[in-house]
Amino acid sequence: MREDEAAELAGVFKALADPVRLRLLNMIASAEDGEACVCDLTGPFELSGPTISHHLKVLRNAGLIEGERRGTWVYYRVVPEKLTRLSGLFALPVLTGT
Amino acid sequence: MREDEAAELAGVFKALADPVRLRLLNMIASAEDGEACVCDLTGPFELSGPTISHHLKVLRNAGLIEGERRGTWVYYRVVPEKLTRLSGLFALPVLTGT
DNA sequence: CTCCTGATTCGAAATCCATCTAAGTAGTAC
DNA sequence: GTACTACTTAGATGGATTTCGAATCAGGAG
Repeated sequence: MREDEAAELAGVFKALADPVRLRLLNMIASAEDGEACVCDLTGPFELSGPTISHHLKVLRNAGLIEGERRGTWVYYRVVPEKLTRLSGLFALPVLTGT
Repeated sequence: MREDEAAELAGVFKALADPVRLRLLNMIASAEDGEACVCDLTGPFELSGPTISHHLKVLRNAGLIEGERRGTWVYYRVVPEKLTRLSGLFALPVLTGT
C-alpha cells in the first residue's frame, strides 16, 4: 500500500471516526427519500447548530455525503458509490494488496 | 443507531484513521504465513521504534490485530472476523439500520 | 427594504493525538 | 551474574480536533 493511498484512505476513516458523524451518516442514509434536512439532524443531539454543521462539513469533505439547498433548508444525501467502495476494502484482497 | 454503538464503531474507525496504521495493517495482512515480526514493520517507516509500537498497540486495542511473543521477537496477525464484520458495514442495511 | 428563521463561517478554549527521548521489561548468549 | 537485542512503557511537547458563542450569509414573509 502506497503512502499516498494510505493517506487518502485514512482521511475517509478519520471522517468516520466520530460517534456524532456516524450517527449523522446513519440518519441521512436511513432517512425517507434518502435525504435529510439539517433541521432534522440537529434535534437528536445535545450539540449546538454550528457543531452539527461542522460535522456535516467533515463528512462532505470526505465525499461521504452531499448537500443541496432548496429554499430555506439544506438537504443531505449519502454518496452510495463511496460507501460501496468502502465495503470491499476489508475483504482480504485489498488488505493484502493482492 | 444507538449512541453506544456509534461510540464503539467510531473507536474502530479511529484506529484506522491514520496512514501509518493502515500501512501497518496492510503489511501484517499481506505478510507470509499471515504474521509479521515487529522488527520487519519498523524499517519501512521513518519513525522511531516506540512510535511503531504505539500504533500497533492502538490496532491491538481496537481488536484489529493480535500479537504473540515467540522468543526474542513479537509477531502480529490480523483478526479476520473483525475485518469481515467491517466489510458488511457499508452495505446499505447497516447504515440504514434496516 | 426590514425582520425572522435556517445554516454556515469565524475565532477562541479545551481536549486529544502523534511523535520523540529516556527508561524499563523480556529474552538470548556468554 | 553481565551484556546485548527486541520491544514496550512513561513523560513531554507541538499540532490537530471538538466544541462553543458571535457574527455572517441565504431565503421567505410582511
